[in-house]
Amino acid sequence: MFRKPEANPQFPTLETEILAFWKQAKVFEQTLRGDRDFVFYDGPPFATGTPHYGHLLAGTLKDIVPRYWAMRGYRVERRFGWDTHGLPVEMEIDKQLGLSSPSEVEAYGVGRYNEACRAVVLRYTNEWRQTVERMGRWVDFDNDYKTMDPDFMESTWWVFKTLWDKGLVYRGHKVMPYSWRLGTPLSNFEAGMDYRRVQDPAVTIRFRLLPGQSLAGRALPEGAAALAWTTTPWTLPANLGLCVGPEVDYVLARPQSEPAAYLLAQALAEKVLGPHEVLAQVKGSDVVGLHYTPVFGAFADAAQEGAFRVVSDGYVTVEDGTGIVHIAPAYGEDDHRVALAHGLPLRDPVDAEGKFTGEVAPIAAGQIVGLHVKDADKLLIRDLKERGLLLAQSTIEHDYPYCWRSGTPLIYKAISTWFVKVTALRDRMAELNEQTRWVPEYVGQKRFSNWLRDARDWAISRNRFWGTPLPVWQCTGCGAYHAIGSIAELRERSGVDVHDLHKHHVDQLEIKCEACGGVMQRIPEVLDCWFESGSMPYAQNHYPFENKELVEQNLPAEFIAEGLDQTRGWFYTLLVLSTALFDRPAFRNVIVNGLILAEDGQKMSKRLKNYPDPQLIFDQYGADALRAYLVTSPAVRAEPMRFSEAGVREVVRSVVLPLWNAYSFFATYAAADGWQPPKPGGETPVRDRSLLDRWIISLLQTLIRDVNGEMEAYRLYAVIPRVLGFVDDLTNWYIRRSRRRFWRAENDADNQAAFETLYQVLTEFSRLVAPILPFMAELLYQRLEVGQREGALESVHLEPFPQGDPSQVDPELEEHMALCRTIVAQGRNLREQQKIRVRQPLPLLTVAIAGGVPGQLEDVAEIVRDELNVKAVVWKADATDLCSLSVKANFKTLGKRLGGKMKVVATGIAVLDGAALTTLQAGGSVEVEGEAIGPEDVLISQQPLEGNVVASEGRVTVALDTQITPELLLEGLAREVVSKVQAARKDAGLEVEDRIVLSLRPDSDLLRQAIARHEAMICGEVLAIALRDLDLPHADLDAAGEHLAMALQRAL
RNA sequence: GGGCCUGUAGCUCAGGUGGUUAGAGCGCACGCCUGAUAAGCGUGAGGUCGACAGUUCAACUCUGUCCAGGCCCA
Repeated sequence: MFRKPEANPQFPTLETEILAFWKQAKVFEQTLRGDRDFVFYDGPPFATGTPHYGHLLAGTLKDIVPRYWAMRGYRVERRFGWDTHGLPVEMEIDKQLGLSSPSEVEAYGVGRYNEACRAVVLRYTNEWRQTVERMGRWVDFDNDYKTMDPDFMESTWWVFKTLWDKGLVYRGHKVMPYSWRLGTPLSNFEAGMDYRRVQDPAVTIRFRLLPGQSLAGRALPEGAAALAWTTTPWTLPANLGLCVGPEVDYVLARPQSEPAAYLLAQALAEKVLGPHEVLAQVKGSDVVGLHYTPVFGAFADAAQEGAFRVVSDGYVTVEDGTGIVHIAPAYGEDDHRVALAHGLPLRDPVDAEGKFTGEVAPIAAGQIVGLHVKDADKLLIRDLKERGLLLAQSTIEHDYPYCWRSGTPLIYKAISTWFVKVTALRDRMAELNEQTRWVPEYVGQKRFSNWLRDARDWAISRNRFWGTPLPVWQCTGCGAYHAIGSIAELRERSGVDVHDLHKHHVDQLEIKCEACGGVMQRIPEVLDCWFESGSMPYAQNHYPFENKELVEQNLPAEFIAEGLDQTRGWFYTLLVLSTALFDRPAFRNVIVNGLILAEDGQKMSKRLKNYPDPQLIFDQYGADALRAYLVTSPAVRAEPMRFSEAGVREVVRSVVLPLWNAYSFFATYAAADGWQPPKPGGETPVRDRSLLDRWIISLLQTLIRDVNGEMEAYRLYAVIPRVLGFVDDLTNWYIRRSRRRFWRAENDADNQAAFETLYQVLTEFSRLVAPILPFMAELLYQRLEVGQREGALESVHLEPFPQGDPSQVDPELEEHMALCRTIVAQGRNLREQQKIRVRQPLPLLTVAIAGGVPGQLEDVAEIVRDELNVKAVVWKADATDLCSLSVKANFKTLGKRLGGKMKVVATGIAVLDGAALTTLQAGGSVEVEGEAIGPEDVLISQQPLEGNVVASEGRVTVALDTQITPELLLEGLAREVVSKVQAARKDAGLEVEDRIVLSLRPDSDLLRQAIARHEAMICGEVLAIALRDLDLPHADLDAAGEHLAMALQRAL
């Protein structure tokens, strides 16, 4: 027996009950049983904050797809991952411990520091687990992976060592924002945290060109100099080159004020030199190769290494300065890149505290040695001035980055860094990427492949503490390096058995140098945490130390899903490592989601509180509603979405509640009737059921077919809205039209067919939505099948995903019903225009469908009659009596043929007369402006004739006969009475099946007649066993303008 | 500054390969229906399709430039 559904369902409460059921019955565990693996990788989130909607969206995608494939019979393991290392954790601990520099951390003790980090990263795991589980995502938290686990770290070492052995790791320099106060490089992220408006010196310097050189075929005049401009004079001692733009126009010019000739960009000559005489005009590329005398003598030896010459690069502009850029390879990112590209050497006379080293002793009489670089600016400028090398001096106000922790200005400085040679893998990565299906496609084909094309070597080392140490030891004697690939190897080489690979456990271990017998010590750096997440496919399984076969079979993953911001992140590092290690792509299918913004279009911000706490959404609307809201948003197509609570509410209103209502409707009548599902094989054959039954079944089977197609292509956005839209067809057409069959059927067979159909649709639909709305699906299953149907399983999520029954698809019927709904809409439209309410029966509706319809539309006539309350429907082959015809050119077919003549012909077609139209309609052709025009070249449309009650939409034209005979008037009044009584029944709180005694005192003859004529109908409709005068207060009612007094009481 | 994406009704978004009346939902206004009822349905108002050029017989659609927003990178 079905249970009568509760009147006020609380979805959040129902959901938590279902969660408890899943947990108790171990349903998730039971779904891990397919005989084929579907490999899913979970990208690890940082655990330093609580989950936000971006995580919930990605989490929903990471749930829907695995649930779908699990129902398709695959075994889909889902292990949760945690990103535990890195800057955010250290920043948190620094704040907690009041530390602000590496030296302070060293003083505090790296061991204590790292243990503090370890303790804090798992602080939010409970919140995460709670939220992720609450949203219904099935993922294994017990068998999770953490990047700080010894096994994970050991595999990461193996990954590093494998790259090392393949010659893909090298040591180089990277210019980074550097805090001299803290003695540490900062990440770009940190450098962006405190920009200040400051004044800096801006100097224009003469770089004397070596005599005897020629420019554009002419000898350079004596004393000619290139002019360069800088706002960081302290970088001039390390100047090793000048850079011009290859396409920029330069001039050799002599200002009026002095005899010297200067080289600079033509566009800036006036600004820099004032009135001047142009001696020569050249392109930047002509200037390349000129040599000059260094402005300071400290590194004169660098000339042998190719320094002090002009090179070119596209980044040079003529926006400010002189169009010639001074290159100090150690102090600028572009400088460093240009220097590398053109073979300029590198000199870095600045120590870790930002002070000049003894290398600059030859400058300014040794005054700047030991001086902070910023303090040296003045001395350097004065020295240049004294030696006649300073052309101009001013100050400039601009934004400059400051150290967010110490409040001191940052400098840019070359830092020793370890790189992975991605440039060597680049082409292969692009090829392997072809094997991945990206959803949406453009992210892979444009965004990601562009990124790959321009990929540079990957800087994998960080000068930090809490991370996986680079497993590299360097000989203190000969300087040789050695990379360690496992704990066992470390034990063997160091004689110490370690169980934790963090810095404080391995830094003090020494190994013997195989080359010279000296002592090797570990280098200080730790790995970029992206290196670890990219290693996740191997490291989560402790490859290759364990699970060798499993991992190798599980490459690449079948599916991953992450946000668009991972282009440079996980998507990339996964591919770099899988290419380098296994020459394979890392994932076959990826769904990329867009960023979720707050409702105001801003980023979600805890500080601004511009978004509701997810927990509140769960508590108020439920997880199903949130899931459906998120996955029907543009965010599943990688576009940004604005999160709005109203949107979630709307999903409840438009999907969750209607689906509940459909279930509730079914269960109410099934309970009242004691209806039970037929035994397997005992169902009424679908062909023997009513039109509506066959229609809704056909619609569902069509949907199922399409859902499988789209899900197999990972196009969730193309199909989830349709799945949810089915609820509308079910409730607003099938159930609304079928209501009566459940409680007052024509016959038992029809009643049975109605129950069977709605039961079949609801149960089959529950499987279809199970991946999307796992709670509602389970609710339907538990209430409709478990204990009700033979062979029901423990959970809907253990059922196979429907495959659809093509034999139950009837495209003709689907088309007829679509036309029927258009006809009805147009009919209502006419009633609305005519101000005739639907309760008033009308005699006739005439319908014409242009172009005809396959099969007989008669099958839907009964529905049309009933919906529009007309006594008869007449079908006509054409609408000529109802409409006038007009014709216009079919631009689509004619345009290609006629081209320029299109316009005149179109005008000619528009004025064709009736005879020509008739010819065309009969399939003939006519001549317009010398062109033969056939039926396919014109579009004939119909306009309702003025003065008729006719409406037209597309191919459908309907005409309503609005003549109300006295008989129809009485019937309309009777129906009015029924409506009023029904409302009163409900107001009185009567049950659906309660019988009543009714008392009616009509105030007019018309009403009296109507009641008399239709007494049986009225009593039947309102379940009145008797119509008699009651000694009760009567309510005054208005029935279509007639006054009526009414009273009722429950019949005993 | 570069790559990619977005810009269509008050709001959120649809609009294969260019084709002449640009759609939906929400909101609003009006109405209808009602044993799905803390619902449902219909109609209406509301648009210089971000701006400007260009290609074309024809541009929301293609091209270019610009403006605004986003992500990644510099």
